[in-house]
Amino acid sequence: MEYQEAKDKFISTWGSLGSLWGINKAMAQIQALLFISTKPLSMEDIMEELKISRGNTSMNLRQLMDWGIVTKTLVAGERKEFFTTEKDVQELARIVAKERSRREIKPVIKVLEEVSSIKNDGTEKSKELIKQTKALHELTETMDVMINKLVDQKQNWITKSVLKLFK
Amino acid sequence: MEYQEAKDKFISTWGSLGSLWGINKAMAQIQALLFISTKPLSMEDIMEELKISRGNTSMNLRQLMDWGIVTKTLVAGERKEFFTTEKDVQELARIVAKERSRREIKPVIKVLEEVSSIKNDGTEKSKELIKQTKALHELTETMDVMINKLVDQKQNWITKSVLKLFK
DNA sequence: TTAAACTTTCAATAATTACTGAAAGTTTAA
DNA sequence: TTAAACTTTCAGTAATTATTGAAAGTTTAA
Repeated sequence: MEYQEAKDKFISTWGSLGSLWGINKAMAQIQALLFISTKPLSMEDIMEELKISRGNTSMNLRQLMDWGIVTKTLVAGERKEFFTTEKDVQELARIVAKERSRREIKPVIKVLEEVSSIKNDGTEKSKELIKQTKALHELTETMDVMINKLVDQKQNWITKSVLKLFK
Repeated sequence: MEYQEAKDKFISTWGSLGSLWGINKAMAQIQALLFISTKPLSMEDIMEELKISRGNTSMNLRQLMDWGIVTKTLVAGERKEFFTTEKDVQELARIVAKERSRREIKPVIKVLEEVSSIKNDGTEKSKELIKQTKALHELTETMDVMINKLVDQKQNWITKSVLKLFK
């Protein structure tokens, strides 16, 4: 496999994988492109490489910046803006995990809390609803705590966790 | 909050959360409904409760069965089919984790493997592509192994892991 | 200033994904 | 058998989500 083919394959796979880590296709593709680029890219560069419109590029870059994955960089002597992504995979994974916890998991925990604390009117169905949503609440919260603790370890967290878990 | 409101809230929240665990809205809602039901439900029951068509119900039930989350049950004296879901949250989490590993993570690992082993022609961009996709490959594989090992512990795996990680 | 170089916004449109409902298929009881 | 009771399939349609491109907005160099 030659460079260009490998590059395209990586970008398209990473793009279609966006859903797995909770972002859309264009966002994931832009990130992928920056991830394997040897230098900061301008909006033009990105539009050109991915064959997407200016508007699309602008909006998705902004979202990537909101996530904290991409940053603007100044390139000496250039008027326009350039962009780079976090290059360290572990740091990247930390950011994604934190953001998903904040954006998706936390709100669900809140709903589960509310729902599981309705008053128990003694009916079977109420009891079941309370029991099951409580269990879900506990599980979700445990996982969320776990993710956040892991992720706060910064340096080499994944390797460390694996060692701990399987020693 | 009364029973009906809590129930609706749970079902709709769980439904919109489908994306988080990789399934669509109707699928997630059906699962949620079964999860808090005190008895097996028929297709009619599900259609009625969620206000969705017969076809939709049928297709999504099948998918839930493919995932191994929902099973057909026979109800004595009844002709039609009834459905139940796994009621244990930990078991549910195990099934979902395993399936996502199989359906989504494994294929990505394969692509990353391929892409990261293109021949190094010495150019900077090839070196970068190889380096970055290798790092991603390693990370993804480590996480996948971690998930699968955790999940194979069966009984109380989440609690156990938390203990191990933070003692 | 101002006008060129650039970025953002957003209404219109395209692409994708989900859902319906009726016809075709299957199973079971008589 | 057969016909009633049920389930599945799938072409058509609806709903949702992503994308475009041009106009409006902003910044900077002269």
